[in-house]
Amino acid sequence: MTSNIGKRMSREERREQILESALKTFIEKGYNGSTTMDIAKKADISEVTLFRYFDSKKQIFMDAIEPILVSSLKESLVASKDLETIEKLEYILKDRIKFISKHHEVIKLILMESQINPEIADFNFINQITLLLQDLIKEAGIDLKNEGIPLRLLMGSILSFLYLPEVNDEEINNYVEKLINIIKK
Amino acid sequence: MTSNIGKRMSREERREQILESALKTFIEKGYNGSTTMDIAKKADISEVTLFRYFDSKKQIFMDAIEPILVSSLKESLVASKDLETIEKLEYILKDRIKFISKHHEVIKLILMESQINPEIADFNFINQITLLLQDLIKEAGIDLKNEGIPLRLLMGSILSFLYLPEVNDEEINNYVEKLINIIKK
DNA sequence: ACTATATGTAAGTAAGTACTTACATAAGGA
DNA sequence: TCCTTATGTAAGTACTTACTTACATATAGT
Repeated sequence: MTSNIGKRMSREERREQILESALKTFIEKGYNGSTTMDIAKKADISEVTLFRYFDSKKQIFMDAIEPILVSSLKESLVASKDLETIEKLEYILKDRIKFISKHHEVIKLILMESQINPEIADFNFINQITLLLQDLIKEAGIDLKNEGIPLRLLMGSILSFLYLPEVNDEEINNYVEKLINIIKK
Repeated sequence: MTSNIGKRMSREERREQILESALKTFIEKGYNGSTTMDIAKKADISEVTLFRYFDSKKQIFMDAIEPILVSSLKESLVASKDLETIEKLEYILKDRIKFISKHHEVIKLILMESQINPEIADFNFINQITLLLQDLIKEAGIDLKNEGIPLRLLMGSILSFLYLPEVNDEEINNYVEKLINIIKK
């Protein structure tokens, strides 16, 4: 071996480190553009070691995106139960947009692969967000007969934070407050 | 030859037909996920014929997306010169969103490949749209110090028509009119 | 009828790629 | 000290894929 110093890790640590490296690689090159060798190099291990931790490239991909995929669709229930409905919408929106803004690279990866990878398409990512937003709109008592304009404004806002993500929490709070004011009417 | 009947085309026709088939393939599978064989099969020709028309897969891709790429960034100058600035914004927005909604698949493909393909990233697609919108906002005299909220509303709206594209022209007109009313203040 | 053009089939090349097998070695805990 | 565990190198397998070469054939226009 050449320089194996400081490379040894516990199985758990290594697994997590591989998934991190894999995610970075997939974000840079997409699923089909990433090779298992790319991922191994980024994790600074050999390709053989990589396959000692995962059965296939597909499995690596799934395990890598899973935490974000799950978290991004999970409503932030914490502390939102006590709020009035319109305030709940505001709270959840702020919380979710902060999350999306923070993880915009991974979420764009998921959106990307949704178009071309049947297994990812099955998650119906956009569809699930749409349903979630429709629920919130209904719950907040905002006119749904308004030809879907509130829904489109909300979805558009979320997407804008994916593609124009350079913002801090203050700016997000500010934007959402003004957006809620617009939608309330 | 087995069944060559009705397959012969003029060079121009065949070229266009290959580009159409290629675009469909790329939309379905992405650039890296599409093989030249896939494209040839969709065009109902042999792979050899395909390479008689194009030098490389990359060239096919570029030639296939080019018309949409160019058109989507071109302001619709027609008849927009005589309009007042706020009406110009409304007119252009309606026109561009109709275009985007109509070609949402190709534009999503471009956005997708922008993330992973350096040559496509060079087009700075999102950046160019941002600049275009900023110009229009400025020209329309809409408060730019408003922390970029109008810009984000416009960009978000455009993106929403990429991901929630099932609309007709009436709905787009209606949405844009209400959006302009919101932004005007 | 002749000729340019469009297309096909067959076959191959060179490179890449997911994943495997076999064997060696060093580190860490018991 | 022993043994489990993490990791490496070397080599290979089976498959895919962009792109080429060579040769044959049918069609359309002149």
